[in-house]
Amino acid sequence: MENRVERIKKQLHEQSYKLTPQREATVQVLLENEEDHLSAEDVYLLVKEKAPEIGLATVYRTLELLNELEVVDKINFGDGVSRYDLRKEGASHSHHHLVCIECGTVDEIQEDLLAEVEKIVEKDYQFKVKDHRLTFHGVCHRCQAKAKKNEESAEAASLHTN
Amino acid sequence: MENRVERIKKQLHEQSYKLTPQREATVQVLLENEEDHLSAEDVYLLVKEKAPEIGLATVYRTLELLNELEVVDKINFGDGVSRYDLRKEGASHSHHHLVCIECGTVDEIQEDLLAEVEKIVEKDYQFKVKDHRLTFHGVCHRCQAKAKKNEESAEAASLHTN
DNA sequence: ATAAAAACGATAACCATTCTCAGTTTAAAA
DNA sequence: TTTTAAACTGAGAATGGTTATCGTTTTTAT
Repeated sequence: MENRVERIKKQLHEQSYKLTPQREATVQVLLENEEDHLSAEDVYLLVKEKAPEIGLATVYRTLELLNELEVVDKINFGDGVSRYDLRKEGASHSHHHLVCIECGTVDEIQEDLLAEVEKIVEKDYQFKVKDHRLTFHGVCHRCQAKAKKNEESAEAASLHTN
Repeated sequence: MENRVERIKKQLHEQSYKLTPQREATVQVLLENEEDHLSAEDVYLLVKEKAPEIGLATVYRTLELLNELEVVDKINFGDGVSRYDLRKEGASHSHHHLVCIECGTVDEIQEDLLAEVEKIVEKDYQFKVKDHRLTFHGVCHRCQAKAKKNEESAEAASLHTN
């Protein structure tokens, strides 16, 4: 997977964007933190560890550029900040997430769940689908387990007091 | 449908929120502009026509309150503003939208498209689904037609010049 | 009527993001 | 290589949607 960076570099070069240390460090950070849904601020702080002189504006500019190059996806969970995900190589342009309303963690779900739905939309609404986002909000298995545990210990306590 | 307002009023009263003219005017505006995906600013300007003395902060406060009461849904299309949709009565808590990347209009699509997908998610990921959002980004039928028309006239022009 | 609690309008504060600008770096041409 | 123009950068100001503050007004219960 080491040539993933190389491929991104090549892509920049082909479109006559310059290969700066700041951009390289940013890509590096994104690669090292896949699945983490980093905000621009997050990326900024992480890049600063490698390249302390970098400015926040440059991080924003680089993320915007990578988004246009379709290297990262800019996504929004409605919490007031944009998050930037490295796109899986060869992956279609989709976003399927499970957002836990208890602990806030965001998990991914498999692609292709929506192929059928997409067909229906294209046909019934004459809408040419280029991209989609599907986000489920609910309670993840970890929080369900936690809640169950709390319930049980509350029950035990109630037995003692009664 | 006139008692829709009444029901919302009742709901406010039951939860001991006060029934102020500002809140009433805001609900009225939302009812008169369903399907429009109004931003807070939009609502503010429309309410101002009925009640010119209202403040922007009050509109935000009211929309926030209505969102908590599950009367409106606060949604985000990634364009930097939150939009507020009156929830259909009896409708499940879902958001299905078609966002046109050409003209920016947002259309609704029918509910129930995802019942099957939701089941899979609950089973395979042990994730208790409370809500979901599905947004397709693409080109609406209007813009498809417009593009086709432009193409044709360009062709005609090219025939003349050649 | 009166007092406590809620709600209000105006506007300041906040905060994520974008813009500006003067100085620096890059990469292609000389 | 050196040169040069365009691209890129960091710092911080500006922007814009949203939230917080505060003194005043309105509502509801006593």
